[in-house]
Amino acid sequence: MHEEMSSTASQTMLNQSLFEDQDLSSQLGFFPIHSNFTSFQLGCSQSLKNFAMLPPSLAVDAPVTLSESFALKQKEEIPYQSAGSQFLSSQRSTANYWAWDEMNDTMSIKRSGEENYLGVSAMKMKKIKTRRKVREPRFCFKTLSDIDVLDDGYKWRKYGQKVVKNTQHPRSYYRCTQDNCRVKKRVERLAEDPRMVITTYEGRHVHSPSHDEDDSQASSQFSNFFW
DNA sequence: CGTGTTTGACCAGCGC
DNA sequence: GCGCTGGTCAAACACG
Repeated sequence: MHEEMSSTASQTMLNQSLFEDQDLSSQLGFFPIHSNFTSFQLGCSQSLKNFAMLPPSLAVDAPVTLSESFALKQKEEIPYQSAGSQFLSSQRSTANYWAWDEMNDTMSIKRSGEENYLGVSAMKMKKIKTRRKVREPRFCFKTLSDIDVLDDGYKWRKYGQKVVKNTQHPRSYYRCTQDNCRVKKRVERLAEDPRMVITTYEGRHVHSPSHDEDDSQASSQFSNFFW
């Protein structure tokens, strides 16, 4: 079930996606994905959307402990590579995705009809909720790539660059070029491992990805569904 | 000429 | 209040 995954995985590795708790990145397994545009976009859209699908009360606050809780749960109940493979194979089957279960307040992996319960309780998470001021939902993921700005299907305009403390690589700031869309993203290289690109998204797109021409296969419908 | 990037200046939040 | 830091602005510039 995972053979197709491992065989097609290339240099681009999408590591876990979580809000902004980068310190926890080492706790999650790697999610290998294809380096071509479509695959990246799908993997990206799904993982991002999954978190965006959290109840608003959680999504806007993104307490660190929520990420931690989720990471640990994932570790316990689904093996690293297995989780990654299942998740990514959804690119083809279109039946695999993380989902927030409104009825049961749980995070799940739905897969072709069956469902793997991750056991993250919303009630538990609500307790964790902190009093930080409300802001746009954020998530970040780590990618092993030579390219700084990965093509995620949206058009971005760079509006700033900053050298952050204790890093030798500058952080770049991008804004979605679409009118009325206030989504931003930050791109920087990991200080400890410059081969890794940290991409942080903030906010939600109010439109579909802007494909240039090759709007083929399931990419657009997937993106629309999740994003 | 339109669009996107670069980059120094500016601003706001935070800790001391 | 002051200094540090991250984030944003906007004028200048580059490019097709």
